Amino acid sequence: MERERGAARKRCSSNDDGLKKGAWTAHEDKLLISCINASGEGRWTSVPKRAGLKRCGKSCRLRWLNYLRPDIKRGNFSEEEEDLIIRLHKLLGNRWSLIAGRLPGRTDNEIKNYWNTALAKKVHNQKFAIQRPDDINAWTATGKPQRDSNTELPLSSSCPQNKTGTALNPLIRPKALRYTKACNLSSLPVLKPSSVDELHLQSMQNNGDVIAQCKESSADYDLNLLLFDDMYAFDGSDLEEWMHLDGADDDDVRILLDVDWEQ
DNA sequence: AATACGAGCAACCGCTTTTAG
DNA sequence: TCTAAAAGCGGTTGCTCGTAT
Repeated sequence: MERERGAARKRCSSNDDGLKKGAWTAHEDKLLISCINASGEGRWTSVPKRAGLKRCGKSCRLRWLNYLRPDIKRGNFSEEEEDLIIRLHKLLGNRWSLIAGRLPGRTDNEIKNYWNTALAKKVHNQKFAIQRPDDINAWTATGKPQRDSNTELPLSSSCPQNKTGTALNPLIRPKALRYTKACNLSSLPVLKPSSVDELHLQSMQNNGDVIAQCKESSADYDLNLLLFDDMYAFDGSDLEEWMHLDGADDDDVRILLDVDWEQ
C-alpha cells in the first residue's frame, strides 16, 4: 500500500511524464473552469484529461479551490475577519481549514498566508498571548484548580474569580481533536465533535449555583459558538459529574470530556 | 541605475484521513 | 474487513514585486 501511495505521489510530483508545474496561465484557468462548469467539482484525478490540461489532479484541485472558485472573496481582510482569525487561531491553532470554514469566501491557504505574513507579528506585538490567571499560585501545577477533598469539586478559592465570584480565564484544550494550543475560552468559538448534532446544554448547575452557561449560537457542521460568560474552573471529570447531576445525556458528557486542561 | 533584501502569496510536497470497491 | 485510490490538510518553497541602499 505504502509503495502504491508513494508511486501515486511520484506520478503527481514528477515532471517525467510531462506534467506542467508552476504558475497557471489564463488559458489553463479557462480550461479548468470550463471543465468544472461542465461536469462539476470532484474526481480530480480525471480532471486534467477531461480539461485537456498537462497538470496533475491535485494541482487542478488546488487551483480551483484557492483561486478560481466563483465564491472566493478577494481583497483585504476586514477588521472583523482579522479579529475572528486571531480568536479562532487562539483556540484552534494552525487548523486553517477549520478557521476558513468560519470565514465565507476565504480559503485556508489565504488565511494561512495572511497569518504568517501579517497577523502573527501583529498578535505578537500586541501581546495577544494567552492571559494567565492573575492568582496563578492558587492553581495546581497541572493547571487544574485545587479540589475539595470531600466533594472532589473544585474549590472556588482555587480559581481566579471576578467580582461576582465566578472564574476568570480558564485555559482549556479540546484534546480529542488533536489541537496543540491551549486557549482562553472566554467568548471564543469552541469546537464541537462532528458526531454530535445538537448541543443541549443551556446551563450546568451544582447545588443550585450556576457553574457555567452556554449559549448555542450556530448550527454549523463541526463548530458551535459557545459563549461562556463566566466560566468556572473545571476539568473533564468534574464536568462529567456535574452533567450527570443535571441529567445530561452521553453526547453532552462527551463534549465536555473532550475538553482537557492544559497550562 | 543596479543590486540586495524582504514581504506577500501562489503553488508544491508529503503526510494523513476518508471513501469506495 | 481490507486495500487502493482519492481527497484533504498544513508546512514549505520559490517566484514576483516593492523598497532601501
